[in-house]
Amino acid sequence: MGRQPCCEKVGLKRGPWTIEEDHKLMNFILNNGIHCWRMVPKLAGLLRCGKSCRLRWINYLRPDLKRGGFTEMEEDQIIQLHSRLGNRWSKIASHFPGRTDNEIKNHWNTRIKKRLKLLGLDPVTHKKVEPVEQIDGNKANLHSSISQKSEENDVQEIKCMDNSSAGAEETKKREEMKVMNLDDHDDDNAEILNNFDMLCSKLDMGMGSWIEQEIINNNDNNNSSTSSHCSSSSSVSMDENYSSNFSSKGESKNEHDQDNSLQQWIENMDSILSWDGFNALDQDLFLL
DNA sequence: AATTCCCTCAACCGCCCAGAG
DNA sequence: ACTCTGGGCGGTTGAGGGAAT
Repeated sequence: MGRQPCCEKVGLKRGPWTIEEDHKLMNFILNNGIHCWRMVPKLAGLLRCGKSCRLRWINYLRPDLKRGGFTEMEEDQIIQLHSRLGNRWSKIASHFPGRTDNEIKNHWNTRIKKRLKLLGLDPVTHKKVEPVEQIDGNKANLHSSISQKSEENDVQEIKCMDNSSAGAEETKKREEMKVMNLDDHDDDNAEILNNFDMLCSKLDMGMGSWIEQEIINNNDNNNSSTSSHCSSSSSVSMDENYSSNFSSKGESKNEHDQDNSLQQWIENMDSILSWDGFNALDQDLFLL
């Protein structure tokens, strides 16, 4: 007997999310937090499966998401982590705050895999692929040119990331990455703020108007105590961190205050959401 | 300009695991 | 010990868009 579906799928909407649906989900989560995904669509007035809502939030709507393409350094780090962790995308993603496992998985499948293959490396084992039987001249030439290129250029760089060759050089490189990550911290936050602003614009909310709406909603909800069913420690709410700053300031709030408060909220989000297993133990393992 | 091909990535599916009863 | 349930994860799919023909 198979497992029962996670929810009643009859009558539920599937496929791409509309702006209106995004709006509803975002409003609901920011107002009430996340307690039970199964209940989210019902309470938010969405004809979606709870899983679908979770995925949409985690992969697209979360304000602390870092958008944009992967840098070469990030790619290298992904390769390095993949060589140690395999296809454990959530573990890999935990080393990239603001990136989702889905995003990394997609990037791996569409870009990095090809890059490794071009370099003559097996994406699974991260080891150099043995020359295949030569079928014709063209293929042989192609293969030799790829091999030559890989030996001359990037193979050394990737090889040193391989588990077996972990040594002083790798440690040094990791230390460098660590330092660079720290240096980039402010830029990352600025980027997240910028991305969130873009998301709000896309949802036709606008940071200012959205914030004002949140204040109105929160004022409305404070009395009815919507968080009563979402009182777990893992719930995410703007009540304390965000809107409180504005509600006391009334109409005199300015953009700077908004940025500061939003940034504070984003920082809190990191700890509240715990970044899907981004724990100290794992971090220590990575830095070893 | 029309068509085909290819790539990207959002979204879904099904399985696994942990916790509650 | 067992079942049920929700959350999480990894694999896969397919729509949409850009590039090539």
